Amino acid sequence: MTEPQTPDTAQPAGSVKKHGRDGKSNATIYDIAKMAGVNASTVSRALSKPGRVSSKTQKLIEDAAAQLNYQVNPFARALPTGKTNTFGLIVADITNPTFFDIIRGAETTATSRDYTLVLAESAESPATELTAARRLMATVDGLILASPRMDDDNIRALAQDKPVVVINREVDGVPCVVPDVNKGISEAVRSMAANGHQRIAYVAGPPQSWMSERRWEGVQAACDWSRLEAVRLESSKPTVDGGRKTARDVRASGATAVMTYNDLLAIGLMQELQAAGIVVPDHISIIGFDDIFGADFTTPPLTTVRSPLGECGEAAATRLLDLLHGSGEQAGTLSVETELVLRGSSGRILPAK
Amino acid sequence: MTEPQTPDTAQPAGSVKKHGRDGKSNATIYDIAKMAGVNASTVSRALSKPGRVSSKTQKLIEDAAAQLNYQVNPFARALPTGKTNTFGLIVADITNPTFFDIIRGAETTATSRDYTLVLAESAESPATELTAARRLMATVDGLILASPRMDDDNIRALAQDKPVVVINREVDGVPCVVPDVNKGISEAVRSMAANGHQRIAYVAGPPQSWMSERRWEGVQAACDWSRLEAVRLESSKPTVDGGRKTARDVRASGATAVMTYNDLLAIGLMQELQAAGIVVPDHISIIGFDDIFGADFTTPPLTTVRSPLGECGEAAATRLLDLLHGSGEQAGTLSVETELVLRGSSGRILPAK
DNA sequence: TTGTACGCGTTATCAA
DNA sequence: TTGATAACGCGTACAA
Repeated sequence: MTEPQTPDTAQPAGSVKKHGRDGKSNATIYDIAKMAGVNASTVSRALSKPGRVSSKTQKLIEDAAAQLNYQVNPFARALPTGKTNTFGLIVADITNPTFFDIIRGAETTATSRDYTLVLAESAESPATELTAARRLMATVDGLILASPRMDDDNIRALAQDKPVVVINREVDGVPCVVPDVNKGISEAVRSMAANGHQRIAYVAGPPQSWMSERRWEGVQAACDWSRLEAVRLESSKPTVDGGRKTARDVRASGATAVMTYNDLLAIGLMQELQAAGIVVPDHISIIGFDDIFGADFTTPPLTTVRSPLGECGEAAATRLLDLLHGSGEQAGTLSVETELVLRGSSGRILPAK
Repeated sequence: MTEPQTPDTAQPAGSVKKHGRDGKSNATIYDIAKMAGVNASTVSRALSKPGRVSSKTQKLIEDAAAQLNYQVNPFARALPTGKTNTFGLIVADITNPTFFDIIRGAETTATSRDYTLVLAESAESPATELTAARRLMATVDGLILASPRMDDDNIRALAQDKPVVVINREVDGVPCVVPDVNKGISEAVRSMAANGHQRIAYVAGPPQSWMSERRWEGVQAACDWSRLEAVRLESSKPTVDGGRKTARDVRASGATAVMTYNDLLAIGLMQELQAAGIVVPDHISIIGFDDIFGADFTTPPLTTVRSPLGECGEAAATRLLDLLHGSGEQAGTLSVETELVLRGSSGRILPAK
């Protein structure tokens, strides 16, 4: 009696699905209600907040749901509640490996907490970024901005609408997850000082990059402390190719050690220098930032200041989810540690130039 | 008159948002209707299918919408239509750079056609993959499966529900986008034959990998044609680390040239061999597959058979979107070309071992 | 061309 | 504990 007619053979012409969505319209709570002999609202209760229904009917309903292979329609649910169980992640450049781990971290925690991750890219453009953010805002419960390029004000405006967490940048009044550069940088600079370097160049990243400035400040501070000289150079783009193009300036700077805004720049720089016959690290030491995928593919493998990007992604997602569930209302910055990863591209300079 | 009272100062207690969503409930078509002095359905028409409304009221409505900063509620729209303007992409491993370009390609075409991309990962597990796919199915209009690990039957089952496009694998009855290995492989093998190699090893990928088998078949065929000997070796995991572990087998195989299932294996293998004092390519040639990000970071840079992954992502997304818009109903396989990228890790073997 | 009325699948309110 | 019923915001026959 609990079982309806199995619709495998002759099916009366009248029982054809009314609206016939795209073929097999899925079962709704009404179907379950009918089968279980209860009201649809009871089904809703049983399925969404267990405990508010007698254990007898609860089981009845669950069985029916299982038999009908029922699954909620997220859109129908989102309409009255406004909750979508989805959050967005916007990165500056999908092909930049810096973001790979961030994406993975976010995706992992998302699915582990039964959320869906939607991804968008800003192509390093503040305008595109803002557009993407606005678009996503309509679909998600919250947003993670990784290395955002847009204004603080725009970010705050978004954050006023729905929970927003920022990675790799500090924005007043918005929860952030930021690697603290100091530990890693001071380790790096001390290592260079110990190896006899006197003059260190920093190759900066994009002008809009908040993090690039923090790193430059860190390098300056650490050099001051170790009584080394720090000089700043600019780059065109924070890519391998951009790194190659800085080689000339680097050589002209007279520095014997170089720290670059990111690993990509370091790799490009190293390739270009080596192509010119310069030996790394005998003639010049190179240190990158981030420890991205592939940083150890080079010869010599790249010394770098590692940022725990995966952790950042996880932490940001966790914070966002907590915010969504009303746990933590704080808007402060969460710092994660950086550390020097000593590999072959840095070391003592050889007397013979 | 067209403007409503600006609600900045005294707001009557009665006008508080009834349901009080999460603070600022957004404007609806009803608000626009009121402001424009028309019916809500007219607004709906004006906004969704322009042309079916007089140009006068059209403008009226558009102005009101702009003033109210209106944006559609995707969920409310999805309910009656069943369309979400969203599609899913499932990849085997987010941190595997093979998928980076695929992701980017898909994301780019998605946003360019005003779709939203949701991303999920299967962690190389068929079960996880199926779960993720089912989850996503509820939320999206279609699905792209990149290098899926699940059964053909499961894929077909999904495809029966909503449009599905597969990348890097051929599944009967499902539209696929697959790099054609032959051109690239035959170029590679001919190059090795020309360089005097006689015995070529192929390091295979995961057993579930459809593509790994295709590549092995391609290598065999090309070797036959060039009268070279082909031997097959297995790997534990298709990663850099997995590549390192194959070094012993590779040396034992007596092959003077190695092709690996992917670039990651090739890089790991090269590292391990070099660490043992073997010179690449003087003692042994190494050729990878895919030309992933970082393949040219190594010394020597990796020779590899390039698959246009970005194109695959774009093509898959385009096909999916076409399917959704009723353009193409074909379920065939779209082949994209592969080509040999000759770099430093392959070449003539030196007489002196 | 525009308005009326209803349905989409769920949650939420209020009685029973 | 349960059942009716009204939203939620939008699309769409159907009628005007």
